[in-house]
Amino acid sequence: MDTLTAATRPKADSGEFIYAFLDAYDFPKATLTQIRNGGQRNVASRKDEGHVALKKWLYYMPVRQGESIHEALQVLADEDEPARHKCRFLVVTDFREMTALDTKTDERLEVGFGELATQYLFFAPMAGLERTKHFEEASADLKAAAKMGRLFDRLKEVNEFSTPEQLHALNVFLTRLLFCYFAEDTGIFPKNAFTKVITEASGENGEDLPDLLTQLFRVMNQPEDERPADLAAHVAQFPYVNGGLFRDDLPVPEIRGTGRRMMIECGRLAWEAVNPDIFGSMFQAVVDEESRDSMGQHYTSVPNIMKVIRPLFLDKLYAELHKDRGNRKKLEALLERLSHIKVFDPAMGSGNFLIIAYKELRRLEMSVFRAMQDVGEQKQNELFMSGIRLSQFYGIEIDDFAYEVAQLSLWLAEHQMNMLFAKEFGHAEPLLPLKDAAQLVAGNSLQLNWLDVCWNGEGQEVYICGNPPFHGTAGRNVEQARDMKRVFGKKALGYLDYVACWFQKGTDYLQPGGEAAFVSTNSLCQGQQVATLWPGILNSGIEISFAYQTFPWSNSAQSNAGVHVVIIGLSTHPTQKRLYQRVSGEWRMKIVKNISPYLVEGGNTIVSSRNRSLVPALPMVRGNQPTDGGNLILSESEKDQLLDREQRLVPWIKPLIGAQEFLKGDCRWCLWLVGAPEEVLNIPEVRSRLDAVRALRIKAGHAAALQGAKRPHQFLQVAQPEEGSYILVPAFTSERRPYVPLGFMESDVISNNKNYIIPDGGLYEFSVLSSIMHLDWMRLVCGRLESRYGYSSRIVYNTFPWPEVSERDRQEIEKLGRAIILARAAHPDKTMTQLYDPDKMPDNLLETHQALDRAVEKLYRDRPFRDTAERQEYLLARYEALIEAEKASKPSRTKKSRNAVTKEG
DNA sequence: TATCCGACAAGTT
DNA sequence: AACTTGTCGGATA
Repeated sequence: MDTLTAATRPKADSGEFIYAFLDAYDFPKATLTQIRNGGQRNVASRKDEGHVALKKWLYYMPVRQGESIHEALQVLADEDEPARHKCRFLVVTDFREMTALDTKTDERLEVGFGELATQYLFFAPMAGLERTKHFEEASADLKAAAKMGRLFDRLKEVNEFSTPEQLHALNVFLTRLLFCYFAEDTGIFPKNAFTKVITEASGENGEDLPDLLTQLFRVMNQPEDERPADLAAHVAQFPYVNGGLFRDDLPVPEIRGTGRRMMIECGRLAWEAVNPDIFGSMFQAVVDEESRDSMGQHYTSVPNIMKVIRPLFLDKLYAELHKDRGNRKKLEALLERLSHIKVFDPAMGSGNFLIIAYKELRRLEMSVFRAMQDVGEQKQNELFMSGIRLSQFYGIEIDDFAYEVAQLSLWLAEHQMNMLFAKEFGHAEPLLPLKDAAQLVAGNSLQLNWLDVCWNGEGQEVYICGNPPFHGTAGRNVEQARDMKRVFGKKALGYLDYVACWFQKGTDYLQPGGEAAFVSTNSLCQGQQVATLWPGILNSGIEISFAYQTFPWSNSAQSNAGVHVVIIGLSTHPTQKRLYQRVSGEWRMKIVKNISPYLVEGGNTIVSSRNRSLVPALPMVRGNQPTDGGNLILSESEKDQLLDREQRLVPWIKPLIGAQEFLKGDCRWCLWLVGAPEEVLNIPEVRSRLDAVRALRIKAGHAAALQGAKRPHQFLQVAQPEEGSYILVPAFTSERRPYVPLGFMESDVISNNKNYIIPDGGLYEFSVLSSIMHLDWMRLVCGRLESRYGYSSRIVYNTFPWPEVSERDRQEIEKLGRAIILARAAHPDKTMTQLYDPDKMPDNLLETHQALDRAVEKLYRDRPFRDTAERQEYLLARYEALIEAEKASKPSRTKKSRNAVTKEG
């Protein structure tokens, strides 16, 4: 580390820096010498420009002063070379500042060149020390949250908390405790003063502790000069806190001996190591009964928050800083701008987004101060003071406790940043007395007028961000459903997720200007929901300014919520549209002309579900839905036993095929009693099963089930063809397969509702639907389960723009379809899963599919398609043309034009 | 009546 | 414990 300090001294030779740097991380001397002599250890192609690339570890790129290190890093991150050499760290410096990216954790370092030694740990993995900071912090957070949780439980045992007032008092009490613990460990209070007072000034049975705490809290709400002169020293040592935290004289709960011991234990935790960024979420989860099992499942991790706020405002502010460098006036203007930016999270939870946004803006501001120092012209004794105030941060939260924690965490974040500021600029504003607070509101975000919370209008620079809650149609409660109705007015909501409300309210809010970005479930940009949500947004002049395509949700909670998410930025006037796509595990940003509501590059065409096929085609229906609680369904052995006892059942038991059975070759059977005589229905084993079905359907209670309870011998919904064969399409299939396997079934094989079926479908349909043209159409428009394909008749099949086909071509296509059946048949021992395994698909089958693909593509046009994007673009254009033609032929039914087929540009 | 969906759910490795 | 991959039946139009 000493070498690092030396190498970054102002007068050090910049050419030598990289060697000192590598030396500091214990790279062998031999390696250093080798690089110095231009040896092969340095795999950079631009050695002559001073680049150094070490396989697996580092790509180092010096730039001339005046060039933006941030832009250079962005460019470098997008290049292939570092990835090719698997370089974990990308480092760019102009020898004034350094910026670096840890490609593994997606963390960024920005540091003045001279202060690099203080950030030694960022590169610690290069010295063989995996940077466990985050893990440790998380575990400190968890430990603290768990301990506080136990204290919370104990308090509930000895107190009555039932009214909202009592609960609020408890929430405030816990928040105050948290503040005191942090304060005594981070220099806001005298070291350990709070825990010490509890230990020394209260009895072991804890009976006098509530009185003591009441007294302490009162004092913390009293300016020093207003306090009584005779105040005991152990009380008087606590400073005036203000800021509203101790304003209200709320009752302190009974604590007793056990509670007291727990409080002292909590005080012994290393609170300085607890990171307010996510601690609040952890703790909130502990306290919230309903979510305790899923503790912290839904808090947004710091990397994911960065994915939201960097494209939203941070990147462009850094770009502005770069542009203004060297110009004191402009830098001053930038500072002024920073002090007026508003950040608003209308679903803030315990405030993660606001905390990170606050910290990042403070870091940026420090970079501006550094740039001002570089300009010189510093006025005599000029003191830099942060102009960023917590009151620029706005939030809404429905949960009272989370709201209290958010307020607290922001104060703590301010304290942290003041400390950081002091380290570099030599002075810090004291945290106490707390001056301005963030402008947070406890309430229902969907019922509040956001303009009342955070004014938006001419001359304002407002950024909305957050991760609002997701609830599908089944997952929301009555009040949430009512809120949705209110937010969207009379519009039919279909399958719209609850989270869509934030997009809608954001759209209204942004009319005067500003930008918003939310984390959302990916389903908003798939299937049904696209046509329900997006026309309204796009028609009110809002565009998608940036987007992260689907990725699995994750944070460091012990069990993660099962959902895949997207991040969507909205703006009235996006200057540049950025699409973030994951290519082999890494995020790549592409600047595009337009981002479609499906979050791919392209126009704003929206495909709406249809009841009938767009072009004349055989109808597709869904397989039979049992709603039987399993009572009409038999395993192989159940079937055998039943048939042993009852020969009369032979004609009434049929093979049942779901997606699982089709794909994996499993075998199930069902009682298919359509048209069965009374005598069969009265067989005792049958009767008892039918009684169970009836009971279940009555219990379900909805109209369809009650109807079905009158005929329990039938599946609730019957769609089975009576004769012939049908094409089977599994409803949910893995997205990893190169093709979605379809199959032919005879009409006496009963399909359940996990498949879609085309009665009387032939080889031509089979072939086209198996082809890449249809597969890519499906990929574009289908709904999904996380990322699995969710096939559906109305969205995928009925909207599919089939090709025009001559009789001769049709026969050719059928021949190729038959070849696929034969290619499969050549592997009679393999299931569909095995045949279509992405890694093990047999060559003959793959080749046959590819031949079919080419033939089907040719039905559309002679020139082959380059890739999925080109096929989708082509099909969308054809879809639009067909829709237009349909409208033209049926002018009276133009009601369907709410499809809002808006063309871009 | 006919679906499309799931801050998932149940299985395997 | 991580990874793979589609159940089941309700809510909705």
